[in-house]
Amino acid sequence: MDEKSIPRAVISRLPRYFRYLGELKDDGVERISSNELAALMKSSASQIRQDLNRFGGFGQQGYGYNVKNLYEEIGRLLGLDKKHHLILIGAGNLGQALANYVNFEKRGFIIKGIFDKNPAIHGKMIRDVAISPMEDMKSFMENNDIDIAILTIPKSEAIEVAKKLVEYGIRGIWNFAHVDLSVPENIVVKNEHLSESLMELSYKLNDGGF
Amino acid sequence: MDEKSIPRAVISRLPRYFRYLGELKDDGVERISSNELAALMKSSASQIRQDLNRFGGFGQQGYGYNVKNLYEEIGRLLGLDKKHHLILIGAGNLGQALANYVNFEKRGFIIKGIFDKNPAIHGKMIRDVAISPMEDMKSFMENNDIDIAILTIPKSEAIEVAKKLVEYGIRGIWNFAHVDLSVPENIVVKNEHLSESLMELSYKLNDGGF
DNA sequence: TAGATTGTTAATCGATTAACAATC
DNA sequence: TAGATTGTTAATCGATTAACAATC
Repeated sequence: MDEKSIPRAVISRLPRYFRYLGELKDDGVERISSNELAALMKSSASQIRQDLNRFGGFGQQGYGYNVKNLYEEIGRLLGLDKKHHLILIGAGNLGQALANYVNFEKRGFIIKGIFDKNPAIHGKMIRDVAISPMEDMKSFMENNDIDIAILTIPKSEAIEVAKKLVEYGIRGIWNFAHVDLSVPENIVVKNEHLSESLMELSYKLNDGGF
Repeated sequence: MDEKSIPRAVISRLPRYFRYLGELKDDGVERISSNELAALMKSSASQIRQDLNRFGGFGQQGYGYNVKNLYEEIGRLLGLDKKHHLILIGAGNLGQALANYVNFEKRGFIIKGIFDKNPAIHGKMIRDVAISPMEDMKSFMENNDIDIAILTIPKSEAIEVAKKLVEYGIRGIWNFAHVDLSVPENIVVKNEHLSESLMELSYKLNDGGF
C-alpha cells in the first residue's frame, strides 16, 4: 500500500471518522456496518467502504466493522499513537488560546515551547511552559525533538519565521498567518486561514450576490 | 446566472483570489493576466479563467483583468460590500481571541454581542462589547439584526445553543465546537474543527503510517 | 446453510486542464 | 492590423456512487 495513492479527499475525511468512532466506542457500541455509520455521519455507505478499504481490510463480511479496532487503526493512520512535540510561535490572543487548549495534549500534541518577540510577556507561564524570546528558538529546536510549529504571528513576519523553522529542521507547520508560505516540498504546511473561512460563510449567506 | 451552478471548489477559492488581488492592488498593480496570476498563486491560468468566468466576463481579451475592478467584484460576491452583524457565543480563550481580532471588523464583520454562561466574566468588556449572560441572547437577537453567530463553546453545549440560535433567526453559524450541528438547510454552517485539521497535518507527517 | 455485509469493479458525476476560436 | 489574452468547448483526470460477487 503506497500512501501516494491515497486521495486527498479520503485523508481529509479520516479525522471525522475517528471522531464518530470514538463517540461510538465511548457509548459502548461494539460493531457497526457501513450503512449504519453512513446514516450517522450523513455520508454514504459506499464511500465509507471505499475509503476504509484503501488502508486494508478493516471490516468483515456479514459482520461490519469492529468499532474499537477501527478507531485504533484510524488513530494510528493519523499518527495519534505517537507523541508529537510542538512549539508555538506568537503568543498573542490566538496563540495563547491554542496553548491553553487541553484537548490537543490528550491526543498527543504537546506544546513544549512558546516564543514571542514581545519582551513584556517573556517569562509568562502558559500551562507549564514559559514564553521565551524568538532568539531562543534555534537552540531550543536543537535540544528538543520538535515536529510541528504552530504559527500565530502576523503575516508580515510569517514568511521569515517559516524560513528559519525549516532551517532548524521543522517537519510540519500549522499556519494561522494570513499568507501562503513557500517551503520545501518535504515540509507539510496546513493553513488555517480563518478570515477566508468566514468569507466563504459570507458568500453562502449572500447566495453569491445573485 | 444561477448560484446553484457554482461548484463548491470554485467558491472555496474565491477568498484566496480576493487576498491576492488585494495585495496586487495595494502594490499599485493595475492589470494582470490569468497567466501572471496563476504564477503568483501557484495555480493554473486555465482554472483562473474558468473560475472567474462563471460569474461573468470580468476580463478583456488581449488585456487581462483590471485588478481593482476584479478585487471589488469578488468582494461583492463574498458579501464584503455589506456589513455583517455577529454575535459571539462562548467567551473562553478562543472566543476572546476571535473577539479581539480587529481584521474581521475591517472586512465588515462586526461583533455586536458576546454571550457566556460564566457569571464571573459578565460585564467584562472586549473591545466595546460587554460579555452578557446566555439568557440575554434571545432579546438581543430580537432587537439587533444579527446574521452570523460564532460558536466557541464546548461540544456538549453546542447542539442545544445552535438549536436556539436557529429559533431566534440566525442565518449562519461559524462553528468551532467539535461536533456536527444539524440545522435546517437554509441555515449556513461553516465548521472550524481545529483539532481535525491538526490530525490531518499529523497524517501527512506520518505518511499515513506506511 | 442462509443472511448479511464487506471488498472491489464498473458507471457516473464533478473538477481540472488543454486547446483554440473569438475579440479586444 | 497583429499580438495578446480571454471566454468557452472538448478532453482528461479524480472522486463518488452503484452494483454485485466474495465471504464471513
